[in-house]
Amino acid sequence: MFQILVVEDDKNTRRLMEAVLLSGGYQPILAEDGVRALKLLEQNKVDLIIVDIMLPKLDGYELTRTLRNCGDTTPILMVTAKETQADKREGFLAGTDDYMVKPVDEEEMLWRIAALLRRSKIANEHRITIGKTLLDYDCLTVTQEGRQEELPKKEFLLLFHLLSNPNRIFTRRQLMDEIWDMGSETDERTVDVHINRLRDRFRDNGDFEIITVRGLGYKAVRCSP
Amino acid sequence: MFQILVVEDDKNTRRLMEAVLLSGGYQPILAEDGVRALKLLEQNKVDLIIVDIMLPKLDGYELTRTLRNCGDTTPILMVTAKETQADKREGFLAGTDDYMVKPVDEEEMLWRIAALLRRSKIANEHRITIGKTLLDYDCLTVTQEGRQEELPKKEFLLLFHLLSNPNRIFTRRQLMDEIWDMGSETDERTVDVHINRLRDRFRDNGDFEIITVRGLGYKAVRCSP
DNA sequence: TTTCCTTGTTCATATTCAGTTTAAAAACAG
DNA sequence: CTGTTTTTAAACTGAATATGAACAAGGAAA
Repeated sequence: MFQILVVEDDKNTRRLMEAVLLSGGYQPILAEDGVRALKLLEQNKVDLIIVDIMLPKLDGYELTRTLRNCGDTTPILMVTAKETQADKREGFLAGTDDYMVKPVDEEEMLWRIAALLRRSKIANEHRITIGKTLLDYDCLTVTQEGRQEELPKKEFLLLFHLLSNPNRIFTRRQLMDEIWDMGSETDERTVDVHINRLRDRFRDNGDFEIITVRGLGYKAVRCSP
Repeated sequence: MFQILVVEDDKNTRRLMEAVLLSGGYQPILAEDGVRALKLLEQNKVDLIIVDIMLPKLDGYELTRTLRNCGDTTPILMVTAKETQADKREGFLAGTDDYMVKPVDEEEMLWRIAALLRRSKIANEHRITIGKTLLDYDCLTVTQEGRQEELPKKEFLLLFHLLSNPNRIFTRRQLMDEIWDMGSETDERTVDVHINRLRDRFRDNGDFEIITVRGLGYKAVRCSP
């Protein structure tokens, strides 16, 4: 669901990272050097980058600087054996958001990842609770007062996406890019139809409402009790 | 200049923090307990909070949780002697952004502060605060003293544009080119009507006012308190 | 296989409301 | 006082959206 790029040359560490991220509910993407990382960044929607410093071809500092110079603001977490203050200094100056010294506590790494994602406004929950309504991403289900109901995939994803950033307005284009495929050719009216079905389904829900923002798109808002 | 609130009960540490922050070019505000911190937060525009955990009255965890539950997203850095993983865990769960164990390296603290401020600036570049009024570009909403209101697109854009350059005079032509399409053929009187609606809406706002500059156009000015 | 049902998409029509226009009243400058 | 600019209220209009229904593509069951 949230894609995290790991840039790390040591194969064992890479494997370990992969396992930790999976256990935290993230989707890892692996790169063995900085150049490969840049290529993968172009091809994927990456929500966070974990980068080692000592890397072949393009080291962690340079990779970070390159990205920041291009205006890329993806959160970066440096995880490295280089532990001197001079190393940290160079890391932060390059533009990293956080810096952990190996060997890292795996749990702490997950907390820090969660904090970074939260801050960069990317929600990272598998479940959303709004009043008496509970959305479960893993089951595609909505539970209201004990009643559990499974929604069609697109409908669920649409609702989940809207509710994970309440009040924020999403254009039809943005929603299509997120829920359908990037650059999907399908008619934007399709979004309307799905929204309409969601409204039907949750007409007297009482916890949230999907609001039309004319000329822009849709947003979900919590209902005042 | 960035204002940083330091919540710390030990007087010597507080003094030290103050000196370090000043040397880093920040404006420190000092609080000796959590309750005092909440009061100071109301009275000041605070860009970042450094919080100790063991505090009289309201501890660091509770302070953090309180703020986050109110929707406050000010970056928080916990600086504390509590070094177990369980402590860190509780800190991150409460909603802190970073966690440093005392005794901290002063330079590293400044780098981490800079990283947090950099990120929160990225997140907030779509917002304008004028007194108690907050404009959110992503939501097209204006919040005044807790009351959130959604504006029609053109109205919002017009207000946002005026307020992002306070005191600057914009001709109707300029505004049309920015908010309507470049070289739009629509009547310039349309701007007047929208301005008028904005004035209606924010008649007794107290934070800003839209002023007519006869023969030229309009400008937004902050009200003197 | 065929049938039936669920899901996703498209289309046609009805409806709505943001944005525009209009026009009269008010404010202003000379 | 006079001509010009701005304010204000109200009516209008069309593009944007809602909605119902039909269609297509797959999967499950018979």
